[in-house]
Amino acid sequence: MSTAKKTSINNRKRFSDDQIKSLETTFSNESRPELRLKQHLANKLGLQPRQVAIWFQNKRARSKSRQIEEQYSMLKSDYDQLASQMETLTKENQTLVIQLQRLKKMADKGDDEDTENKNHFTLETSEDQRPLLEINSQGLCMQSCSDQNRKVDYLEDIDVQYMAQIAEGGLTSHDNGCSFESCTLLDNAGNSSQWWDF
DNA sequence: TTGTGTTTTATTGCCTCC
DNA sequence: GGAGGCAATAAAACACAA
Repeated sequence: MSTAKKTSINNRKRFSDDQIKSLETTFSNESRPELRLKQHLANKLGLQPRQVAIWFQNKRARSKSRQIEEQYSMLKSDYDQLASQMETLTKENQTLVIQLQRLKKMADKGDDEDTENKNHFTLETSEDQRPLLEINSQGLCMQSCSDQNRKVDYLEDIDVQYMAQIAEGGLTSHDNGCSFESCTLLDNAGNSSQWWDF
């Protein structure tokens, strides 16, 4: 170790509260002060200009790393929230798929039977058991959701992944003039429900 | 008291700008 | 090429549990 370094280390002292306060105040206005301001601060606080310059350098580094930590924390929080939503939606989606398959089977079975009671099925969410789809003697009904966006999400999931399967089966009837392609699936104009005839 | 982790002050080496 | 900034690092100062 050099003599200069030894001397420097032996003389090292933490800055006083007043010195820190003054430096912090200046930093809040100007994180990169000019040489003249640094010299002025050094004279005022009884420090070497070099010490003031180093203090600002270290302060900038600390400030930057704290900012990065905050950004990380915010991003992590957003990610956790989205992951949680994703998990919930995935579970709901799985439930809907199962129920849709069940409905399809029941609809296939019920083709020969035209009593109303036997042709009345509902598709519910897993969380609150609120009917989302309903099938009765009049056809397929989309119940209104309190949250229109969720309604759209559900229906898009069903549409993309499963309606094709259903169309291959017996649920869609082109004979009576209505298919999932030709009917308006979503009614954003505000109707509380919409019916398809089978 | 002491071991350990954190914070603060300072150095070093590299890079950019004028 | 010198001045100043930044990243990485060293080491003193400090906090605190055991």
